[in-house]
Amino acid sequence: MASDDLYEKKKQFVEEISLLMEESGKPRIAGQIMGWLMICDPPQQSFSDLVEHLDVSKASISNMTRMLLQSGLIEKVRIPGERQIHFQIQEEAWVNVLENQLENINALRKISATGLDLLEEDPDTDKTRLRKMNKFYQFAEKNLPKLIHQYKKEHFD
Amino acid sequence: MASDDLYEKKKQFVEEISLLMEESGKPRIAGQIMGWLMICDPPQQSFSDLVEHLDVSKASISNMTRMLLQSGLIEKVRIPGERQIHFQIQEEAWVNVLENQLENINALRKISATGLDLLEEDPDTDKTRLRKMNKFYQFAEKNLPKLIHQYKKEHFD
DNA sequence: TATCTTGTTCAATATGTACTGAATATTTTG
DNA sequence: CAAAATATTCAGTACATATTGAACAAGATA
Repeated sequence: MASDDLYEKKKQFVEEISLLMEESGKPRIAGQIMGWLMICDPPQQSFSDLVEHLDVSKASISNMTRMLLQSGLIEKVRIPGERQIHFQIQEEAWVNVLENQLENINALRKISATGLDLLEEDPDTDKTRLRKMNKFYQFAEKNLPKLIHQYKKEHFD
Repeated sequence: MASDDLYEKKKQFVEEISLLMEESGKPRIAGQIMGWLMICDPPQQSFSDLVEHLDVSKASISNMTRMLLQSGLIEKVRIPGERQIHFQIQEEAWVNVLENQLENINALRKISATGLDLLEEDPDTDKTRLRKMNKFYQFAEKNLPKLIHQYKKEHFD
């Protein structure tokens, strides 16, 4: 019947989001949680909702929700009257995904500077590779936050 | 002695780059190759240079160089007189790292649109999560390429 | 063609980590 | 406080994939 079809499509949606997040290094189940929390009704789901719906262990939900909380992709919500913890997508979840990468970018700028320092000691070795790397990550470190800021400004609510 | 010290620091440089690349999902050895190719002298290294210097198997070098070639981080170089293949960092390597992520961003914009389509079928379910996601990735898809383009323009050579 | 060098592919192992069930801790209810 | 419900931690398993040695292929040399 039609609703089964829709259900299948939702499952598939969850699976695809999960796959995409796996590509950037997140565990499968973290991606499934994100996927489900994007389309579930209501938007906030209890611990056991997640266990049952995704059909995974409590341990996984416990660990993966912690990870997602930590990286700012979901948030805890207390629902009046309910006693279970509930989770929902953080308002700025997907912005935060990008924002989180800034740390990596910062680290890469730093290491490129370190590399340049290192090569001071042997002057004959080509340094253009490192200079380019350093230039690029300086640029990124300066402009990506600007871009994010711009987005937030345009879409404040 | 002092040169041993420098050598140690170079090793450490390679290791750190490798670690940072691992965080974005690349295999350890791919990161090591990148690290070494950033500071080696000369900038182009033969297949067996890599095998010996990084002390890993031929198979690994073969597979990982293929991967790095594919993602545009290194390039093959023929050196006159030499018969081994040589590799060096691609000019725009680190720009390409970012550029490669655009595919993922594109996929995430698409899946958010798919999600919105899905939820057409049950009107009571909250759609703001998906709308926000979609908005953000539209923004990213529009502005990140611009940013990259701007960088390239400012640093043409 | 025979031989040596260079690089790829294949099958098997090693390694890391995602995931789980069970035990434990924590919180809520009566 | 006892009992029930909920969540975390722990120790072990399962699983994926990175890595390897050895066999194989391809190319150069002579």
